[in-house]
Amino acid sequence: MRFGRGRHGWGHGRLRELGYRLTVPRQVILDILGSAEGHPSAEEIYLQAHSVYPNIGLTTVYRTLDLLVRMGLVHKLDFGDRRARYEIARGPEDEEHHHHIVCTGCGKVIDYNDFFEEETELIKKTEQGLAEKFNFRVTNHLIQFYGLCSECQKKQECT
Amino acid sequence: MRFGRGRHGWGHGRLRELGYRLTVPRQVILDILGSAEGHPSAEEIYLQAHSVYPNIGLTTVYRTLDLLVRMGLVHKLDFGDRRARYEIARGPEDEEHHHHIVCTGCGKVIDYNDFFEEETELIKKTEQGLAEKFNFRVTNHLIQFYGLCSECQKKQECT
DNA sequence: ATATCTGCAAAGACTTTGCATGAGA
DNA sequence: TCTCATGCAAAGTCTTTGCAGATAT
Repeated sequence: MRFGRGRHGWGHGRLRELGYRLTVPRQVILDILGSAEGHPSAEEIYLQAHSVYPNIGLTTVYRTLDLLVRMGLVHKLDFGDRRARYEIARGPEDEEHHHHIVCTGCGKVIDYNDFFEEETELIKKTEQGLAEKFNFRVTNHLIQFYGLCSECQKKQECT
Repeated sequence: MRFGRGRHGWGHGRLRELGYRLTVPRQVILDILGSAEGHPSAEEIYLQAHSVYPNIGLTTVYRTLDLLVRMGLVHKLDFGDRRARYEIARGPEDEEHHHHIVCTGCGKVIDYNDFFEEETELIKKTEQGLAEKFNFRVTNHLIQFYGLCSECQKKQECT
């Protein structure tokens, strides 16, 4: 089945390179992730995909996401709301690389990409140090801050 | 019911301070966490607790852990094996404060507490910066590295 | 042509909820 | 005493698995 011009979107080539088939469901999911704003859950991705390609099943969404995560094209996120969330992977060198602040009051997540020098410094030293000390090869890292957003701070004051 | 001398262990006072009752299940769970070596899951805690106090239910373990996490006495961890893990909370000032490296090959978790200066630097700047930029009050942070342990590196080479 | 991939239904794993009983202060 | 906590059973939620049919190359 042919499907729009999705054949040329983000990440489509990489699948082929690694010997995976470029199917319609995969194209749809890749396109959704490539243009997603926030951090969609599997179900949210499924709903979006379903509106474009109603035949898709939730199972396929899970399987495709799993594949993309294993390929390193997508990051699987955990904000403590007991459902996995996903976003396209951007390495530390990418301009859009960012981290997340999670509000423990309302669950809101804010992306930020400041404090780059300190972060890079920490990561570099840590990767090197862990390699020497434990012979551990670091491939990825997670830096996340938790706290209260301005609205939840106000709410708390009134209690 | 009286139970050993558990009444005086780690964190027992804090419960009272906050108006919660000091019950036997809570004492048992606190003691287990206070002397735990690794990062036990709810079920592992339940099994240990059960061997000391066979009457305890898994529900109570979940409820108590949830309470302790909300009180800030315990950290809830996620290593991607889709079950929550727990450890007593140690702030950045604590000598035993540490982070985790997770092997994506075998799931092994190593604790480390090096690279303190860089980490402190990053955290300080980030907390301050997020407060200014988003009016966000940081209360906690998560720094975690992923990669391959030395054994899994060897396995991969042979593939 | 044929090894992969998909969708459905069902199962699985961890966690939470409802409710009557029991225990702490 | 009287509210809070517990334990059991049942339900809930997200995710994975089995399998026959469909699809990409």
